[in-house]
Amino acid sequence: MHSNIDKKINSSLSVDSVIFGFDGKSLKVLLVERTTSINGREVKDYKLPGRMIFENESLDISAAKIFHTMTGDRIISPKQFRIFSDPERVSKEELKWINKFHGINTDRVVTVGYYGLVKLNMSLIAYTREQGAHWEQIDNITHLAMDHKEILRTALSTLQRDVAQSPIAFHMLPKKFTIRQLQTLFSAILGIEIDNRNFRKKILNLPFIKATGEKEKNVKHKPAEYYTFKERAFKRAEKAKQNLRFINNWSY
Amino acid sequence: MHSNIDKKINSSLSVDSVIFGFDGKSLKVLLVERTTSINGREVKDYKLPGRMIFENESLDISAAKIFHTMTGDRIISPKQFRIFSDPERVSKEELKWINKFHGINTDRVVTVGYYGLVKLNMSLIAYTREQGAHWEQIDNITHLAMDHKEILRTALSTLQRDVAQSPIAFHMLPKKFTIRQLQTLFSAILGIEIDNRNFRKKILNLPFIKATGEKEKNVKHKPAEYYTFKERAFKRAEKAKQNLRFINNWSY
DNA sequence: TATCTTAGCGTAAATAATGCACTAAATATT
DNA sequence: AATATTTAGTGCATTATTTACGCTAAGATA
Repeated sequence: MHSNIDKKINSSLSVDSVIFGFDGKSLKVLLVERTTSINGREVKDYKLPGRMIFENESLDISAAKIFHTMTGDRIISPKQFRIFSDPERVSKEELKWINKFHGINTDRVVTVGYYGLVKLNMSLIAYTREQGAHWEQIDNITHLAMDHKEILRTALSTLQRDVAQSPIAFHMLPKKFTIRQLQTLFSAILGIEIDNRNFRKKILNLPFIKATGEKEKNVKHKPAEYYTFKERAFKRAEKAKQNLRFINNWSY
Repeated sequence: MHSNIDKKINSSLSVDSVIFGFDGKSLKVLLVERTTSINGREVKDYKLPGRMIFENESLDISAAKIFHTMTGDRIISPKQFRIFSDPERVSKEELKWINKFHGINTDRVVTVGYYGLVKLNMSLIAYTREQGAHWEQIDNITHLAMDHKEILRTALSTLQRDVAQSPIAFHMLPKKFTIRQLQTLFSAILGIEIDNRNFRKKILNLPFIKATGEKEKNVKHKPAEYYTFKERAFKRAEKAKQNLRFINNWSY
């Protein structure tokens, strides 16, 4: 139970991060490879990036460090979404792996899930590749190490809720984006089809989405205009409104 | 760092519970008294009910136990809403109190916040009084022990969001309630005024709120009719709907 | 019978959501 | 130069929801 470095590492608490990105088509998540030895044979699978916390750091800081390590300075403040504390959440085998990997000796690890959104551009892809991580399309993930599949599932449904609650989706798009990109992103996150005309109408009516006047270049079709999200204007709009609509959300 | 009972208690993790109730007028929360000795003098203040977790229990179970202890079997499954993990979240003085109170010896406790909703009736009030706890009106709370005020604040804003998202508010009302009670409850939780006519119209249109035919008795005014929330009908309605409204919520 | 108190109803106007089909602007192909 | 291909972008009519607002109804009490 007592590791010899327990003055530093808190051996019962870890942080796992679900880092979402959008490649223009579908929603992706950052995974790292893990090698376990089962019956003497080496087996590879994937896990979410994570780490144990130190005694003198908060979970938010710990999560921020993961984000920093994995994505450089492309940090969007990660958000805590749930703790996974089932004493049986990892098998005995996997616990051995954890203890070995982190140099600890515990028989239980409670983990805290964070998710964050990043702009998945060339530069980030190159960077994450250097960290030994890769971006996997969410629909394609059938299995992850430990209970990470469940952590991912929970992160996604939290994201689906949050994205409808506040304008965080923009963090996954370039500063200047087309309405079509935004629509595709919403479709990908929520897993629903969205009518383009109605979506445009809605978005363009929002006081905090502004046309830049710039257009796409070198595309083999009518170039789309770029828009930006105006933080200030959003904050202003946010204060102004209040209605009974809360009850409508019950029918989600 | 090592307590002699660390095979049982996980000395770095606790659970604190925010238990909300509604007395017909305002939103209340369950508090327990705490006695600390500062400079040799005994000082009393209030805190949220909480406990350390045991090594072999999940946080959900631990929270459920608090609920059970404090409210008997009047349990509505408590919901985890955030971890408070700032290494400085409790002062050195307060840490001493925690160590003494729980019989542990640690220099850091991370706590997990849960909130839950109960029906605040005579029977519950009597029960909680036996547990040495009391119900305090939220607006009246200016200070709580440790960082419990912040935990309470966070719980409340989570509740405000959740109550708009799913029909959990009914857990704070008797099985049979009047529309006016429901309205007052929403007002109290959200801290807003609600137009009675529009509220009624909205509520009565919902397919999962049914009139019972029964009315209030012994009231010195026109008796209101009692309604109930129909879980099944809600589940059915929930599946049926999907729209673009998600973006409107941005203007909250 | 009047008064007090809270329940409960209705309607018009404004705003938002939905469903649906065509035109516009660029590149690529012939 | 004409045509094809591809995605951007627009309009309108219908329906649903929200908002604002003032009066009547039913019981208890004096």
